[in-house]
Amino acid sequence: MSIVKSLQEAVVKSLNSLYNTTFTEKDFQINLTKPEFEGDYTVVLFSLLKTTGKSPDALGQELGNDLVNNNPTLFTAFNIIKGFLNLTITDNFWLQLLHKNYNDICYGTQPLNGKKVMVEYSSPNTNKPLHLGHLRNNFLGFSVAQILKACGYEVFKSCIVNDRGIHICKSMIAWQLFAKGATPQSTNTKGDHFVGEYYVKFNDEQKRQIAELVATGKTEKEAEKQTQIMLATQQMLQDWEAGKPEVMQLWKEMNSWVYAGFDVTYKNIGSDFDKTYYESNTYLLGKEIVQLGLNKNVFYKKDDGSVWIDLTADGLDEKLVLRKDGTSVYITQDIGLAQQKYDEYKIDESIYVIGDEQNYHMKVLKLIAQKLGVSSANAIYHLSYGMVELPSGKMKSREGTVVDADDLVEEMISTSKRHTEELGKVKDFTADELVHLYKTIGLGAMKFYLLRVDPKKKMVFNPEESIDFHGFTGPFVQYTYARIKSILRKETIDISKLISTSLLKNEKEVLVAVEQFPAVILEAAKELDPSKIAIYIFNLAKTFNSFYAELSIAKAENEEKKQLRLQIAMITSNILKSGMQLLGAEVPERM
RNA sequence: GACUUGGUAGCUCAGCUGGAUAGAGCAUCAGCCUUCUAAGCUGAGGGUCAUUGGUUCGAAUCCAAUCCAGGUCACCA
Repeated sequence: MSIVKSLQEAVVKSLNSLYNTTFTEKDFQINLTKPEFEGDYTVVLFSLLKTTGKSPDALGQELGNDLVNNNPTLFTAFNIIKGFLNLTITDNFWLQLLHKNYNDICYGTQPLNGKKVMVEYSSPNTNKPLHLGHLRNNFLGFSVAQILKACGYEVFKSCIVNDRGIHICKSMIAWQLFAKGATPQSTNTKGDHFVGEYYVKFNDEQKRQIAELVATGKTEKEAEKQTQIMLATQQMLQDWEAGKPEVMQLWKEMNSWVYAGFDVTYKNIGSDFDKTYYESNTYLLGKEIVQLGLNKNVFYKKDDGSVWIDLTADGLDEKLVLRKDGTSVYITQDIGLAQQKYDEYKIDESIYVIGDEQNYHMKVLKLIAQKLGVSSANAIYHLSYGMVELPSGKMKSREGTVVDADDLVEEMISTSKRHTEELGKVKDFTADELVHLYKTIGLGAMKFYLLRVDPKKKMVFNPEESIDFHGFTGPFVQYTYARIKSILRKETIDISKLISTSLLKNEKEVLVAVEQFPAVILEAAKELDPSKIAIYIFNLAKTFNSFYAELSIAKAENEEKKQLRLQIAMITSNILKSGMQLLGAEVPERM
């Protein structure tokens, strides 16, 4: 049980016995005591004044006395300052916490809870390479999966590959028109980048043709739909759904190029999936479900043959679910997939890590699924995250301002190499060990950077300033870990000794932080917010570093203090490692 | 226009289920390596929490209005 819960229970008990009324833990607030005051945790008394009819001072005295008298193992002293009851926790409480957990690498995690949850993330389109925004998505999805596992869920990571549809046909058409048979091999280009170039070429050509049509007097909107290249693309989509052999063959080949490229990127950044779905397989199920929905009158058909759902009663619009030419749109296959996920995994929760630009889409999806009676409809949860922007605003592929994922990873790794070489602390490492270290630090920095801010909020990335390696960063946490490991390699912990010593300020501060870890994981899981973990492990590392600077571990005043500090160091290193793992990042033993 | 999200230090962000003098990191300035890894530690300066009203003993936090910025409202995904 967390210290805060213990405190709440103790306070409720004291209040009930003192004032003969029934209180709950919601009637008051418990905070960490501000550093400038004496004490560890604080009860805010203001909200209790009315019900008790006491002055802040009187209430504080009575409650403080009762708490200290009745909980001698928990409290040693109290003081009252302007309506705040500051409580000092016994050193023994912190020592017991340490004794029980210092060697437990699972500290903070929960036992299995029997619930199954699917986390869908990454979900790339096979028409262009991954960029910075995808990295945020990938890191978020992976981290959320880790956090949920730590809280006892059985987690399935899934990925829906958007491998078909009009956007894929665009790069295919452009390849036919402009490539002259070129391939990734022939041009020595990574497959996803190669195909991405043709997607850009499509847009250039489309723009050119629109301009031509506009010059003949058409409106921009008309022109968009009537360009030759767009008409050819639409035809290709129909041919694809009809299974036309040469279209299928080109499609398969170009996708295989992209997958080869994605595999490299995923392996590099450490994303993996328990199940990969392909839209080319799921869209048919979606179409079937649309047919079922028509039979149930959830959907209706317009005169031109297109199929719609009317969501105006729910405050939304009419939404197309099948085009007039019978081809499916984005949402069609999503409806099918929602069903399929449930059928295959019987999941209790279904999380979709998708950008906030699709908030409306996801709202519609859930509503449609509910109306259709899809089993897992209520379990659908959109983990909506904000876009990664540049100082100049949104990334735009047409203006060439997109930060490519592979480039950024490469840059982070070379930056970590440069820093490491400058510091010259690992000159005895083998070449392989160095490569691994550079990657650990570079990726650690990048993952931490993208996960340390609230997922819901958009964030700004400045490519001009490389991601930092000092302060509130992954390398800071990694460095703290490596320093601890350096000590633990040299010293041995004697578990036969039971420590009972009074705690110095720096020692207690670390233990207070240590105690919070389990609660922080639960909070992060509840909010699906890895930034809670990042902020916490940074604070823990910072607190430890102050302790480390102030007090010697190896040369402590006496053997008991030395054992105490070794254990504090050990549990800190375990938490830093676990915490980084929850972010999908590693820690190096040396750096 | 409708709906929606946000606006906190020069920059990037915490804090938002109301509580003590609003916090970190970066950047700036001043200190600390003959002692466990200085990717570190200590300190200083830096704020009209967008604006205006309201609720309250108490508001960055809740409510309303306004201003500013982003997103969505496609037979794109």
